[in-house]
Amino acid sequence: MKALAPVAPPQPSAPRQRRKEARPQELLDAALALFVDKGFAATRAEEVAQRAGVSKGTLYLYYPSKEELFKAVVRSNLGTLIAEGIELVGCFEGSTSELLRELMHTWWNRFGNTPAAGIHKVVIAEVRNFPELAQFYSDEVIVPADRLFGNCIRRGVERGEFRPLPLHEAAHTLMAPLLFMLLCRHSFGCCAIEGRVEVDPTLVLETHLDLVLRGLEVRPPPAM
Amino acid sequence: MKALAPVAPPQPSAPRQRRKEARPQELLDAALALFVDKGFAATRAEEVAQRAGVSKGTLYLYYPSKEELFKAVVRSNLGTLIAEGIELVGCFEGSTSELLRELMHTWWNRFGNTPAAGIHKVVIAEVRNFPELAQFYSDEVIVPADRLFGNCIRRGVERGEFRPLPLHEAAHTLMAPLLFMLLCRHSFGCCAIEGRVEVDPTLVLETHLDLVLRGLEVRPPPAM
Amino acid sequence: MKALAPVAPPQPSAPRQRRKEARPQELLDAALALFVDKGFAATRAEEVAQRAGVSKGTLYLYYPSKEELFKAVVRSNLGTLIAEGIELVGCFEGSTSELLRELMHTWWNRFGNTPAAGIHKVVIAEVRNFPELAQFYSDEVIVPADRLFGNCIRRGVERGEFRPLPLHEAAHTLMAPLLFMLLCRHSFGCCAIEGRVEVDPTLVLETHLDLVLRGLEVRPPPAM
Amino acid sequence: MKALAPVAPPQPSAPRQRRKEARPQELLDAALALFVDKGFAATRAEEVAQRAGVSKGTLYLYYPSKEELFKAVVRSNLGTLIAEGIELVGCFEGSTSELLRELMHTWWNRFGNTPAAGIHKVVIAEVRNFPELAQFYSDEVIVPADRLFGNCIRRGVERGEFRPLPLHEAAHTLMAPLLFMLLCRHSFGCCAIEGRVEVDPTLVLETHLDLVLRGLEVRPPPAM
DNA sequence: CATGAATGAGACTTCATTCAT
DNA sequence: TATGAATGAAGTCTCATTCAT
Repeated sequence: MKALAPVAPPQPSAPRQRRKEARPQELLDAALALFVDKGFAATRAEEVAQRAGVSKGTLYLYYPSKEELFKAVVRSNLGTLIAEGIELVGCFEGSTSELLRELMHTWWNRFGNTPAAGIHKVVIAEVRNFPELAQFYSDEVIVPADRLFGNCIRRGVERGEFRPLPLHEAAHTLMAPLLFMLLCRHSFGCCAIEGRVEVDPTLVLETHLDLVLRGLEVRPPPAM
Repeated sequence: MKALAPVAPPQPSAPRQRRKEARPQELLDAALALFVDKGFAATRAEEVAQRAGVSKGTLYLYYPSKEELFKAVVRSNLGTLIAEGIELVGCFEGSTSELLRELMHTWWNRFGNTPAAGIHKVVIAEVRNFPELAQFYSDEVIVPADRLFGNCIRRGVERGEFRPLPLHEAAHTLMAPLLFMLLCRHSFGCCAIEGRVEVDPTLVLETHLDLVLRGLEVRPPPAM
Repeated sequence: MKALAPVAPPQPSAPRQRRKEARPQELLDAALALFVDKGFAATRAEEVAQRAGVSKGTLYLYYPSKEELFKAVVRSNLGTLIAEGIELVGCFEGSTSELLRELMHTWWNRFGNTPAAGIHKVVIAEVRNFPELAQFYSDEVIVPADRLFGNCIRRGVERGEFRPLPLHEAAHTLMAPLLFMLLCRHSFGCCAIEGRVEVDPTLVLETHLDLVLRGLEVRPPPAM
Repeated sequence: MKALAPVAPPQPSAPRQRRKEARPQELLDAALALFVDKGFAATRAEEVAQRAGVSKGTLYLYYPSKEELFKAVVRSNLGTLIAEGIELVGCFEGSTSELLRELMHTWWNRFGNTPAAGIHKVVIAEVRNFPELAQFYSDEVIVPADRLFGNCIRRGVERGEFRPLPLHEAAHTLMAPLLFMLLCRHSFGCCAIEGRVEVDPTLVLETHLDLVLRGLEVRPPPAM
C-alpha cells in the first residue's frame, strides 16, 4: 500500500543558501504536506528531508524521531488556532447571528481553506497512536473551540436571540459540517473518483449557516 | 533444500479448531476492531490472526492480502447499510421531518452506535493510500447516502414542508454532525483526556435534529 | 518470481475411480511435469497433488517430503535409460558409424523427443542441492552412458574405422549437442521470446552426426 | 508507533566500511558465486549481503530486487563477451579453422574457465520462472553468439574451406559440447561422487575442435 | 552543522508439512 | 485411506535511525 497521489514537488527555486534558523520551519512545512498527503505511517523520513531540501541525517538533527516530528507539526499548526477567535467574540457588537457568520467566515478564510487545514485529518487518524497528542489537542483545540462557540450561543440566548439549547451539543452541530467537509476534502477530495458527490464549500458554509441560524433563532413573533 | 524446519512440537498448546464457516466472520470482527483501533497501516496481519484465535497463515487462507481483508471488512459492514434506508424512504407515509428523524435514529442504532462505526475514521484517514477503496467507498457509501438524504429533502420541498435548499449541501449538513461525532468517538473518544468536552451522543442527535429540522421547515404562516 | 509459463492442465477426463496402486505413478507423472516446468523450488506440493487429482495430504501419504518426491521422480525417469542402449551395442553387426547413427536415433525417439527428457534440465539445475542424487546420477546415467559411447568409439578404432581419440572426451562431444539441445528445449524453448534462434532438432541431429562421424573416421586412403 | 526498537548496541562488532565505489562489484561477485552454487531461487538475499560483508539493507541500496541483482550479474559477466569475439572475426586474416580455434580458446580462457561460466547453469535452470530474463539472455547472448559462429562457418564455406552445412545447426554443434561441459562442471562437477567420469576440459576442447573441424573441412582432393 | 552509507528489526506473504476427522 | 484446515518457519523487501566523515 504505497501512496499513489502525487505530492506537489518541493519548490526547487528556493535559494540554496538556507539559514539554519529557517530549517525547523521548512521541515515542519514539508512534514505537514506529506503527513496530510499520505498519513503518518506512510510518510518516510527521507521524503520529508528531501522535500525540505536537506539530507536524512539533518532531519534527525532537529527532531529526534518521526514521532516527535509529527507532534511538532501538530503543535505548530494548531497551537494558536483558537486564540484569535476568542478575541473576536469579546468585542463584537452586532447580533449573535452576525457574530457567528463573521466567525465562521473568518475561520474558513484563515484556516479551513488553507493547506494547514489538512492537519485535522491527520490528527483524527493518528491520535490513538499518540496519546500525548490527545491531551494537547483537547486542551488547545477542542476545549477552547467548544467554549468559543458555547459562549456565542449563550450570548445569543441571553440576548433573547436564540432558543435555549444544550451548549456543547449545539456547538458541535455548529462546527461539525465544516470540519467534516475539511476531512473529506483532504481524503476523498484528493482521489480520482468517478461520479463522486461534489459539494461547493462556500455553498456548504452558507447553507449550513442558513439552516442552523434559523434553527437557533427564536420564532419571530407572529406578524400581526 | 534448506535445512528442514525442526520437528514441530508434538502437542500444540491449543487444539486445532475446525470451524470453517465461522472463520471468515471471526477474522472480519478481529480486523474491524484492530483497524479501528490502530489504523490500517499500523495493524499487523498477525495481530488480526491472533485476535481471531488463529495463526498468521490461516488469515491468508481466507483473505489473500491485508488490503483485501480491509475491503472485506468494509463490504461486510457497510454493504447493506444504505439499501435499507432507501427502502424506508420509499414506503414512508408520514411527514418528512418524521421520516428524517426515523432515518437518523435507525442509522444511529444500527450503525453509528456500533463498532463498525469506526470504519469511517479508517477510511477518512487512509483512503489516499488506497485508491481502489476510494472509488468503492464513493460508489457504495457516499453517493447512495447523498442520494438518500437528498431525496428526503426534495420530498420535503415538494410537499411544501421544507424550504428549497441546495440538495447536496443540505444533505451534507444533515449528516456531517453525526459522522463527525463518530470520528471523534473513535479517535479522541478512546484516549484518556483530562477536562475533555463531553457530549452526549443522543443529545447531539436530538439537538442536531431539532436545529436542522427547524431550519429546514418553512416558516409557519403568521397566526391568522 | 512466480512461474508464468502455463502448465498443461491435468487430464480431467481421467476416470474418478483411481486404484491406489496407480497413485504413486500418477504422482510421479504430475511431479515430473511440474518440476520440468518450474524447477524444484518453484513447484508447490499442492500443485503436484492437484495435478494428480488428489489432495495435498495424500501426496504425503506416498512420499514423506518434497525432496523424496523429487528423488523418486529422478530415479523413476532415469533409472533404466541406459541399460537399453547397452544391449543394442552388444549385438550390432554393421559398421560403427551405422551403430552410432542407430543409437542416436533410437535415443532421440525413445527419450530425447519425449516429455521425460525434461528431467535432465531439472537434474542439472538441482543436483547441487541434492548430493545424494549426484552419486545416483553418476552411477546410473553418466558412467553407463560414457561407457556405452566409449565402447562404440573403441569398437570403431579397433575395427580400423575411426581414428584413435581420447575416449571420454570424444564420447562427450558425441552426446553433448543433443543433451544441450534438450536443455534448451526445456528452458528457453518454452519461453515466449522475440527473434530467437530456432534450430530444427532433427537437422541438429543429422548435422551433428554428419560432422562428428566424418571427424571420427580415418581419412580414406588416397585414391590410387 | 510500534514499540521502539531496542537501542542498538553501542559498538557494532565490525566497523562500518565506506567503500561506495567497490560495493557494487563486491555484491555482484558474491551474488554470482551464490547463484551458481545454489540457484537463483535458493539463494537468499541476506546470504549475498553477508558474503559481500554488508547487511541485508545495504544490498537493497544498490539493487532494488533480487531479480535486478541477477540481471546485473548477467550483464556484468556476459555483457561484453560476445562483442569481443565479433571484433576478432572481423579482422582475422588466417584460415577459418585457425579462426575457430582462436575463438574457442579465447572463449575458454576468458569465460569458460572462469566463475562466471556457472551463470549458464542458472539461466538454463530458472529461466522459465524468469520470463524477462529469457528475452534478455536471448538478445544479449544467444542470438549474438549464434550469429558469431554462423558467420565463421559461412566464411569458411565461402572461402572454399568448409563444406556447406545448415548454419544454425552447425553453430549449435560447435558450441554445445563446451557449454554442456560447463553445465556439468557447475552441477555434478561440484559434488562428491565416487567413480565419476572425469574429463579434462582442455582435452575436451582439443578433441572437440579436432573432430568438428575435420568434419567441417572439405575432403582434401585425392592425392594424385 | 551536514551528509548519506549502512544497519537491522520487522512487515507482509508463501508454502511444506501436520493431523483431527 | 483420504482430506484439507491449520500451522509457523522462512523469505523478500522497507525504512527509521545511526554515525564516521
